[in-house]
Amino acid sequence: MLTQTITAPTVAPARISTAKTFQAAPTVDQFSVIAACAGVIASEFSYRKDEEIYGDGEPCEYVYQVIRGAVRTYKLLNDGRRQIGAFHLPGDVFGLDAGATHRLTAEAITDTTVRLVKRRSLEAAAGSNVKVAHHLWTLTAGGLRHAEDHMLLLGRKTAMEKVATFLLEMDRRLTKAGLMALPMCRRDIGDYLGLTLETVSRALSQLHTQGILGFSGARQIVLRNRQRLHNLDA
Amino acid sequence: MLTQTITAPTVAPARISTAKTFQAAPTVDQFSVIAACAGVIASEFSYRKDEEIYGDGEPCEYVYQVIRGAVRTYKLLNDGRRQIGAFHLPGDVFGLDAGATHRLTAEAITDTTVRLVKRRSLEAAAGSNVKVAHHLWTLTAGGLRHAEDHMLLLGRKTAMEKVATFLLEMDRRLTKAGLMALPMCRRDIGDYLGLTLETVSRALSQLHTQGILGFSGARQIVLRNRQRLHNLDA
DNA sequence: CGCCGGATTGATCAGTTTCAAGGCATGTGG
DNA sequence: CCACATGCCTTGAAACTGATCAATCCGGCG
Repeated sequence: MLTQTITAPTVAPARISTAKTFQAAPTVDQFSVIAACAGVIASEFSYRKDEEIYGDGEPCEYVYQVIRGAVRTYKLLNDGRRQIGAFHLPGDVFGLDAGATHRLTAEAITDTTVRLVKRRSLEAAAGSNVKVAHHLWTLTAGGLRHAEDHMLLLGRKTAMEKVATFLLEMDRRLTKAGLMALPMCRRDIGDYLGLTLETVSRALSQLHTQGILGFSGARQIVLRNRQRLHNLDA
Repeated sequence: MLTQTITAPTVAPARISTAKTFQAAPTVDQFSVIAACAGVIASEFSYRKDEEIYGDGEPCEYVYQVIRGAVRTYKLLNDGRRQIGAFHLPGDVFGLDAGATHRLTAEAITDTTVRLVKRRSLEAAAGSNVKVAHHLWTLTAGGLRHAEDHMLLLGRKTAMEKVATFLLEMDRRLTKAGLMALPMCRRDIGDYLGLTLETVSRALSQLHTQGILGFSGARQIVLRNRQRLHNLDA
């Protein structure tokens, strides 16, 4: 697995962010703070499309932050059914498990570059620096919050509501210049929402027909009416 | 809400547990450690069946541990559809959110007694005591692990697989003397598994017919063949 | 003993999946 | 530069799982 180009390891910037809001705040700053507090070396690393970053059950060696690209983390059932727990986009931290081993598999969705720090370094820093410990907790709590919202979606929302929620989430997280460039395929979206790829496609087509969104290629979406989309979201 | 009988506040026992395994370990010990480290006053408090303990959006004033009874934590959609995120049984800690406000509602399933400590006291303790901070993180991480498993269940398992998983989880957590005494009704189970109460009932009836479980009253279940149940779980 | 909420069971319905075919981009090699 | 191969996406039709609607049934409790 560790066969990628290692770009020049860089020392994390020394700035300390002045206590930001912890409400679903961008994790970028938190990660920087952690790296700074820990005085830890952060390296960069690249993965090709569909390459595994770590596997379910493997020991937690590193904590990662997406620099460029996108990552999916998922669980599998014996027969191959897959549930994607989260998509990680530039700025997001992933791979931070409190236990000794990962409980999901992480794969690059597209060619992806990550920053990474040794988990043991963070642990050590957290053991002596309360601020670092608090950041680790906050990051994990952010993941829990997302999971709680997603359980509601998976257990109780209809297909159209799921897709509407997904679009609003992606709109919030990666719309640049009015255009949402989805890095993932329809199957990934389906496995994130607990749907088949066909159902996702049908819902998107319906939203297109209704003028709520526009396409420029299957993965380039423009939201034309966020209000109506929000109404479709339960 | 704070109108219950307050039984004699007790100072938490001063023993420090000798580092146990952190792998899904019973949270009982962790909570004791926190209370001890924090030097915090732990009070007891009781709630009647179906009484709200805290509501979605309320500030996080306390952290709770179930002493007796059972608690459900859930989210609602506008139209009343409900997703129960977790059942909290004796020993379990709940209500620990990293943010300032709760993101789920907690209700007593049956008459329930909890131990509680002020969240601010824990925060303060965590700010000066790394061990406490680590325990808070571990507790939150345990909740995240459960949520990740549950997302897989909600998104990708069939009705029968969901019910089998549920039974095995409850068997692990509350079977005493070979008998599983479920505190919750069929609707609660359905709202936990993303099913209707009828579907839950049908699955249980089918397992009964197949001799995999026995009833003594709708909520007293004996598992007669855990292996076959495990096979039904994906 | 009878009431009442919860549980079971049955019949039908609807939403989503499955199976299948075809279209549309992208990129590669002739 | 075009033809074709490939992967991804869309669309259609049929099948199926679980939901909904509707009676009972049962058991605990007043």
